[in-house]
Amino acid sequence: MNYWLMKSEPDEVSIDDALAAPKKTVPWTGVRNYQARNFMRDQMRVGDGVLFYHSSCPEPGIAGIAKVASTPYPDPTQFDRKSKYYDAKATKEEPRWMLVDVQIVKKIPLVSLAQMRERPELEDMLVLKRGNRLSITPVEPRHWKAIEKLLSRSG
DNA sequence: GCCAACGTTGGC
DNA sequence: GCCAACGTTGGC
Repeated sequence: MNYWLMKSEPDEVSIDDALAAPKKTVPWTGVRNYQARNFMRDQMRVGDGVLFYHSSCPEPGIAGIAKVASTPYPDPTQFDRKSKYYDAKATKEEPRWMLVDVQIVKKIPLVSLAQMRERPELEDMLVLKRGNRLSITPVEPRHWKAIEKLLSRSG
């Protein structure tokens, strides 16, 4: 089993939006970066752990624990002319963008970016690396465990 | 709003 | 294939 961190802008899909969705599950639409797509398409497995991260907002940080809830399938927004994620070069026969469904396991007290930066054991998480802009990054098991430990400590 | 970092595009 | 210009991300 692998672990991932997935960024969502709460203005678009927040942890509360995802919790309110049927089966607490949302399709991870709108990824338009090949590296991030490839993680979903090639490496994610149903049941993988996901850190649900809020980005581009007043309080960036990890807002929930989730899991991969589907195998990859084409992102429907790439075919939707009205969507800002529409991609004229994608066809149903040859879709360009693949996604997975993500199911919330639990909402957590926000582990803010600032808090994450304070923890030496999280120092080399990819998401904290300078200049990192990838919206999906793999998370090492030791980092996952360190975050679980932080959560159990805070209750 | 600023700006560093980095991905993408397109001319050559 | 190179690389400058441009666009986007995302924290601050």
